Amino acid sequence: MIDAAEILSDLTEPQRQAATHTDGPLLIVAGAGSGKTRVITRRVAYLVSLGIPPSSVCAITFTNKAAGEMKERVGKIMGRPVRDFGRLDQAWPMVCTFHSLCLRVLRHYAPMIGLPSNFSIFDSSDQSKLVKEATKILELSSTNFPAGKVHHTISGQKNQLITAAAYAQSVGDFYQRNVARIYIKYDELLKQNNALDFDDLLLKCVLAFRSHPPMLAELQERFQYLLIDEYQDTNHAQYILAHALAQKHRNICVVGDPDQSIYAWRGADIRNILHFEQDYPDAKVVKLEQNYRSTKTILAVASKLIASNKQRREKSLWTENEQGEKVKVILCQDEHDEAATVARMMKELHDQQNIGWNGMAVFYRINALSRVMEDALRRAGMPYVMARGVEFYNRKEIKDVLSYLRVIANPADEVSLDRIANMPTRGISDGSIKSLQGFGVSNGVGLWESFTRADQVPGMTTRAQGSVLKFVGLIESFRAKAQAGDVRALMEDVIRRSGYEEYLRKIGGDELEELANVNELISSAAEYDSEHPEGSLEDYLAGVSLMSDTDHLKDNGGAITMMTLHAAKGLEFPVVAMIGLEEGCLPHSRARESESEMEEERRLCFVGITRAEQRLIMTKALYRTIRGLRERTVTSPFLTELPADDVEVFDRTKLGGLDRGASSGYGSDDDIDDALPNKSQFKRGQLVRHPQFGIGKIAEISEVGSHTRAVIEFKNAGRKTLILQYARLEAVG
DNA sequence: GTCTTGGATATTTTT
DNA sequence: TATCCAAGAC
Repeated sequence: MIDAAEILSDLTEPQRQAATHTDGPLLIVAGAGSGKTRVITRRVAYLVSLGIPPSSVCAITFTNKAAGEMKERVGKIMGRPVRDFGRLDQAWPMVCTFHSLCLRVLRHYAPMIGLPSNFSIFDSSDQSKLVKEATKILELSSTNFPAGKVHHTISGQKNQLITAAAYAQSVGDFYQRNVARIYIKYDELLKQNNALDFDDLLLKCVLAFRSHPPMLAELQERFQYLLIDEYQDTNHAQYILAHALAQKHRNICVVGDPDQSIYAWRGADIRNILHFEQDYPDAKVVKLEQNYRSTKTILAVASKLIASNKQRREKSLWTENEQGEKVKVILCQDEHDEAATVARMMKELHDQQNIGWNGMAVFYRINALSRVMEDALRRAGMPYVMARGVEFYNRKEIKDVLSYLRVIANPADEVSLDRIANMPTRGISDGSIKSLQGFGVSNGVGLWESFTRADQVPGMTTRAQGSVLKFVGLIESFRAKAQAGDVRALMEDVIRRSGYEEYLRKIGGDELEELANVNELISSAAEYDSEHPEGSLEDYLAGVSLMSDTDHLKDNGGAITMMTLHAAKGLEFPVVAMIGLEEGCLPHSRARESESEMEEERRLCFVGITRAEQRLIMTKALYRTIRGLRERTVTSPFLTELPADDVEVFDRTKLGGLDRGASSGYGSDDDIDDALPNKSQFKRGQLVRHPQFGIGKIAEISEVGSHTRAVIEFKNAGRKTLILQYARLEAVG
């Protein structure tokens, strides 16, 4: 039995309140660095210590990584590992992602809701392929309807729980009407492939809740205690899902920080957390405001910045940590100067302050900024790692092998079938595939059945038909083998007998990196087999489809970490440098036109700042070369929002070429203000020029909070609403 | 089946 | 400017 007192022994009072509130809705507003993970893990353990059956506790996270960490920590506190068989019916607390939960539900209730349980899950590249196919079938131009954009729209609709039919009814203009047609076609194709996309997992689950009340009732009974992490990043579908599950017992605990919501662009709705108390008027609210991570100075800088946001709830972070050094704001000459300066400062900290390389990080808004920084570090001989997802599961060889398995498990999966039919080459040409597809269409059968009847398909040589039938025999023998449920054995057999291994050896040269990756996949399958004695190929595939591998990027082995601000969320480093604090970069140029986007950019900046424990460096380059064009930049408004007392500005742009060691040019805030456009020159009727939209006339101008917003009629680009401080407007005449 | 070339395109990224 | 992708050449 776990001892409740021990679980709670090292929690502060607010943390304790959050961990021990058992019944009724609970909102934990967890400020940056306030010990959030500690609180949630203790809470789960505490619930179990009260005698609540572990299986009735469900903690939902956003990433596999977060789920994995939480599982481990909960297991540690409970004194036994949290086992996870990837199924709905298990005796441990369920700690998983939204998608994983939905997948378990859909598979568990598949017979009830009329879903074949061997469905494939399509990842984003499969999804794009289907969107392209749908666009083509409808004879729409792929230029006017680019797959990426269309898919983003469809995904957005699904996350809003808007089905294809509903979307088709609601939309008006030409573009949307056609996207709606593509959406409908795309869904048909998914169905044909017996596949769901990521968004479907959520959508179908909610739809099943609505159409099958007994199923929902069962789940509500099962999950008496719900906990949702990173609640500020939930989208509408997730919101509905969570509340549907919580409706009966109302023991829903949500944890998050509105100030760290940075995923609106993929559907996150910050209002979910801001309005929690309207959803549950009897909710208990616990604010975790003590920060254990950063110095007083860093915290002050972060707080002052985020205070400019309106879409937030008041929260005041405080810390008992030391005051710390002032935040260094460095105005650099250009990106090379910037990179060299950051490198030099980090080297100094390493050599003189004895700070390890892995205690330092460089953050940037867009990946494009990493290049020059990387060069500078390499030239200085400093170790670094780039934390962009290595994307193990997106690698060609991994996808190829998994495609074999998917075809074996799900004969309807034509996207995978098409991928592997001639991989490695076995005499099944594109032409043959076309003939097979044609046969399928005219006989009303799927592609797989066409394959099995290749000898009846016109337009193919006997030889090609033979190749196809041989392939069919191969897959069928794999299917027979799959029955045994030994995934590793099957996978090895597939790689060997399909000729894929030989193919990799042939193309691999000396490195054989691809083969090594495939071997890693085999080991992971072996692991799956041993952990899931009752497992099946279908279960394995279901689990693996939701994997990505940001988790692979830990253990940087003593190197400076470079990453985007988005990737930095949840991490912490003694020393942080944020580069590119310029208008158009942070805030990003695409976010200039609405207040809410600006606020998200500000939150992004806030997230970056609050990653720093001891020292923070923020840089800006006066000139930056973007896409080959060297342009003078404008200082980020965020820099001007920082409290002057807590920052030290070093202006390197006035050093006149002598730069070595000259980190003394102590500038004032004027330097920053000088760089901002003077807004008073703009009034109604004024003619202006915009770098993108050209010439226009200000039709309306208004103060919105701290910003001046102008509605401008552009000659060529039409009517736009711009925020003066951020739009690089030039007065004309 | 692989190499070449032209054209478009250029945030952030998990599941 | 650089990179990615699709379509065409060998």
